[in-house]
Order: sequence, then C-alpha cells, then structure tokens
Amino acid sequence: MKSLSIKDIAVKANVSITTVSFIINGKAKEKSISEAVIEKVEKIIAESGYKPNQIARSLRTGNSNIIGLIIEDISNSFFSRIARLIEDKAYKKGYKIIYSSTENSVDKAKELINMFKSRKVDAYIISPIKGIEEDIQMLLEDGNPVIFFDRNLPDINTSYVGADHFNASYQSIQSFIDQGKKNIALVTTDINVEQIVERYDGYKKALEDNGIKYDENLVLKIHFNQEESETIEQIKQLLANKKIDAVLFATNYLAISGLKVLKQINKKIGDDFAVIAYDDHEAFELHTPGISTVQQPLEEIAENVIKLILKQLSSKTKPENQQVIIPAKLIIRD
Amino acid sequence: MKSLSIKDIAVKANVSITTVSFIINGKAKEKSISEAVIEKVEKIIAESGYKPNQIARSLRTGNSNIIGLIIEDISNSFFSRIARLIEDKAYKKGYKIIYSSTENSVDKAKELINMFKSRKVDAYIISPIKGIEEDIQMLLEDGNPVIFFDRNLPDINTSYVGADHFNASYQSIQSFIDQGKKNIALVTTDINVEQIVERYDGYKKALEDNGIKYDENLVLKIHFNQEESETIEQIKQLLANKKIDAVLFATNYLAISGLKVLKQINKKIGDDFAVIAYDDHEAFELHTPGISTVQQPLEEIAENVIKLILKQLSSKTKPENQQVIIPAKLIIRD
DNA sequence: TTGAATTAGTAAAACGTTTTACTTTATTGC
DNA sequence: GCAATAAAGTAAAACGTTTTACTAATTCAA
Repeated sequence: MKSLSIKDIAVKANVSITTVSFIINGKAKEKSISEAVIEKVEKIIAESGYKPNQIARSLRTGNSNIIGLIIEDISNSFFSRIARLIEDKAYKKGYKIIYSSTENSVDKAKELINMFKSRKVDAYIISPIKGIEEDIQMLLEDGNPVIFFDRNLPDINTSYVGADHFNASYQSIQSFIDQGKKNIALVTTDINVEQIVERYDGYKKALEDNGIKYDENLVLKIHFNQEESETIEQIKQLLANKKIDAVLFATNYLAISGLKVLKQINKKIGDDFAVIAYDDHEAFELHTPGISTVQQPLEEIAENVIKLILKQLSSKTKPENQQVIIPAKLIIRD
Repeated sequence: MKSLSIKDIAVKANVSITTVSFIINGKAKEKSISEAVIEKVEKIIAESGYKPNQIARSLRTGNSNIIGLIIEDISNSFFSRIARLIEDKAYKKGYKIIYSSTENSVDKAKELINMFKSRKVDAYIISPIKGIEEDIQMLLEDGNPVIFFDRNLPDINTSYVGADHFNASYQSIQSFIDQGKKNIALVTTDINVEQIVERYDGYKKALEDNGIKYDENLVLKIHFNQEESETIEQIKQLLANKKIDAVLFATNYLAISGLKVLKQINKKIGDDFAVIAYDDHEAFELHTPGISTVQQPLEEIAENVIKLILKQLSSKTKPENQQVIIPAKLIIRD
C-alpha cells in the first residue's frame, strides 16, 4: 500500500541509505562502492519496483526536471502542435513539461507563473502577453531560465524564438499585389504583442513600398477574447465593402471565422478575391479551394526553444540572450 | 535572490513557524491565534510576496493538488479541447492539471504513469490504451483515484465517462440508409479499445437491422500510428471500389485523411456519395459541402470527469464506480 | 480559592531524499 | 615497518513545510 522509500531498500540490502542513494544516482563508481554491493542493491530495486520520490528529491536538490510551458490556449492548433513538439524533445532529454493556458488573461498568467514558481520548475517557456513584464523580470532576477517564443516583450531582456512575422506578412501582401490586388484588407487582433504588431507593420510597409495608400477602413482589429459570433459579425461588416479583393488574416482562428463568413455570405475565393491565413490549420488544406497560408516553422521553433533552454540549464553562467528569428513560409494553395 | 521561506516570515513577525503555518492554512481561528498576530503575519506575507514552497508542502502532506491527465495526443483537437475544458474546471476547484501524450505507445504510457506516481499526483484522468492494465490496477490498489474517459478498458474496474459510441455509430449508419445508401464503408483503426470496437459494432448492427449484408471489403482498418501518406493510399484504394456510396470515418484524423483523398481524386460529396466523420473538427464545418459529424459532448464529458474525480478526492471512502455514458449528437451538414 | 477549561502560542518530529564530512580498513611506496 | 593514500562505506544535516503534543498564562465556575 504505502510506497517504498529508499530506507526500505537500504534495510533490505543491509546497507546505508547513502549507499543506495549513490547507486541510484550513478555515483557509485565515483564514491567507490563495490561492484558486489551495486549489483545487490540494483537487483533489489528492480525486484521491488522502487521509484524515488521526486518530490523529496526536488525539495533537496532544488530542481525538478520539469519545464513549465505557458501558452495562450492549448486548444488552438498552433499551440497544441508546438506543445507536442516541445514535449517530445524535452522528454528525450529527461525533462517533463507542464503546460497551462493563460486564455490571454493577465491574472491567470500571473497565477500560472506563481504556481510554476512554487513548484520550482527548472525553466520557463512562455508565449507572453503584455502585463506580465514585472513577474517575468522577477523570474529573471531570481536566476530562472526564461525563454519566450512566438511572441516577444520588447521591455524584457531574455532569449526569444519566433518566426519572422514582419517579412511573412510583407511577402503575403506582396503576393497579393503581384496578383494585381489593389484593396487588401487585414483582419488582426488588438492584442498588443510584438508579433501581432510586426504582422501589421509588414502589411503597411508592403503597401507603402508598392505605392498603395494605407486605408484604415481596410484594417479590422478584433478584440482578443470576444465571442466568435461577434467576430463573425464584424468580419461580415468589413466584407460588405465590395472593393476588397484580398484579405490577410493575422491568426488562424481569425481566418477560420473569416471562412465561416465567406460561407455564410456565399462569397467565393477565386480570381477576384484572395485570402491568406497566418498559421496553418488542417482546415486550410482541405478547403476548396485550398487556403494559402503563412506556415510557421513549428519544428524549428520547438527545436530552437529546447536547444536554448537546455543550454541554459546545463551551463552555470547564464549564456548570452539570443533572438532567433526563423523565416516563415508562404504556402500558396488553390 | 533566494526565495523566502516560512522561517523568514516567522522571524520577521517574531512568532514561531507553527503560527505562520496555521495562519497560511486558515487554521488560525481554530488554533486560537489572536487577531493581532494574524493581521501582523498576513501583512508581512503580503508585503514580502512570500509563497509557500509547494514541494515541501507536498512532501509533508502527501498530496499535490495536481491531477495527472494522460491522453493519446495533445495535438489532436478532440484531446486538446477536452484538455482545455478539464483544465478550466479543475483550476476553478484549486487543482492544477499536468498533461502528457502517450502517442499510443504502451511504454510511454507506463513511463508517464510512473512519472505521475513519483510526483504524487492526487488523481489520474486517463484515456487508456490496451497494455497498461497492470499499471492501472496497481494505481487502484494503492488507493489512487483513477478515472477513464473516452476509452475504457473492460478488465479494469473503475469509473468511466464517455460518449455512447455504439448508438452514435448506429445512428450514423441508419441515416445513410435512410438516404438510400446501400454500400456503406467504414474507415476505422486497429486500436483495440472499447470505444473503437463499439463504433464498429454499431456499424454492423445497423446494417444487420436493415437487412444489409456485412461486407468485409467495405471495412478498412488503419494501423494506428502509420504515416499519413500510407493511410491516404489505403483510403484511395478503398474508394476505388465504385459501388461505395457512403463512408463513416471512425475518428476525426481518419476523416481528414479521407477528405484529402477525395480532394486528390476529385470525388465530390453530394447526392450519390455521403460522408460522416466521428469527432467534430473545425475543418468539417468549413468544408464545402459541410461534413456531417458525430459530435461528442465534450463539455459534458469534461464536466462529468471532474465531478467524479472531485467526489473521490473529497470523500474518505472510495465511492461506487460509475459508468457515465453520454449520448453523442449526429450533426447533419451540407 | 482552586481546579478545570480556555486562550495563545511553540518545540520538535516527520515527510524522503541528497550530500558533506567523516570513519574504518586495506593497500601502497619507500 | 610506517606514513600516506585509496577503498568502501556511513551518520547526520539539510531542504521547507505540516502537525502533534506540549507549555504557560489567563479565565471561569462553584
């Protein structure tokens, strides 16, 4: 019933707790424990199915082999895919991931940080939101490895991995223009984070470079956690503007709402109306016609995040902060 | 730098550690600590930002306020949605969720169970796979609350929450037949779990009840973790059979592969060819025409799971096991 | 007035590890 | 033959809490 402790093993093997601990932690050689004792203890451990209590271990060592992952919403496929990739890669290095969603709420984000802190996670991987700068700053000051991905907070000085949102957005608009589009709309959110701003800047710059005047009526900023029905209503209104011949959606869920609108108002994507969505989604490939998307390099993002985190975890001194910007890929479908 | 401990607070307040502990845990009244001391200590705690070390707490109390959630794959939208719902609901009751994916690997599942065990999670919510019966049995014998959802293991005697897969499948086929379909295919997986078997049984029974002969050539069992390209190839082969006038896909990712095939071979869904997918997905609503689906009652499943778990956690004695079967909803789209 | 009960609080053990500093015995070098 | 070194192992402190059992001072009841 009661689970075994190291003491039980020590008693069974007739050695001290210390000895068992050394063996468990692979320090037997270095601490000169005899081959015979090692074997005996290992046999007993294997037979009894003893597993060290990680909580006691964490309490003593101060680290947990757990990395905390804070994202906006696990049910968004962008995040769930990246979470899965990060989980896989961390797992292979002996780290576990705990993840939790902020739902874009500053309060929830702060609570999560506190929860992770009091659980002594070894590192934090965060897709941050505005308003938690202070909390992050404290983590950094306490010497915790913190890495941002997908989004960055300009005021905070830490490593970041993300796609090149500015260029991806720029290229999307450029491709519209190359197709001869003149009235290009942008549906984005009012979340005030760098990556969203960059997408917006790329949109503006591409227009400007092509001598197209920026028209504020063509930009729709959706409030970040309103009901989808309201979003749909607003997009419908935007599209009532018949001049619009192309739309860039700045996130996949906005694009999905947008596609629902198109279906409702029976507007077809084709030669005279084009759409590009940011962040791929299974629905886009299946859609008829296929929806062109800016595909974020999920695999590379996850790879780099883990690489940077592990580097920090294994080095005593804090390595230089790095900003890894990975090009996104524009996938043209039809 | 170093984070505060209860001792620091005690020193600052000039009281004993015990007193601080009582106050933190809301036992001050009951332990007759004076109002003045309570206030003083609470003020110091608030000002210093002290947060109890949950690890030490867990070590001492033996519970963690964490519930472990084991699912097949967090990047599958069915699981990520349900995870999100469970997370939300648990969170409101003061429980945190740690989740991790098994990827349908028995080894990984066992490892996860061990990891959760050594981290002393208070309860386990599992979408189980065949092959982990023994491990689950051990958890149960040790008195851990364990609840299955989505899938059940017949040999294990514990609570379960899931949709009524048999009837959902039966109704889907019945609706095909009502539309006059005669050659109805089933694309399913070879995972040997109850819910998949039930979907298959529902298919067979509906055919039988309508006097249609079961034709084994119309049933395709996809190996559960093969490459998608292979799956697509196999579905393509199946659909080479021109007689087929309806297909039920037993999971959402199979349906997605199926839709990709339809797109490739340019086969249209319409009067003479119908499709129903199990488990809804954003892509199905957006698809033109809309894809009919069996919608699992995610909200209710999550609700019931949490309700049962919390009931077990709050009662000393283990409550009766319950099997909660919730009707699924067939959504006809076009 | 005294013994019991209440109030206000504390000391110390316990949870299960890791790790430091130590002991004892055997081996080596000269 | 003896000091120094190596080999094999252990006792006990520490990590930060909770909780049990205790003390001391005050109040109460008869």
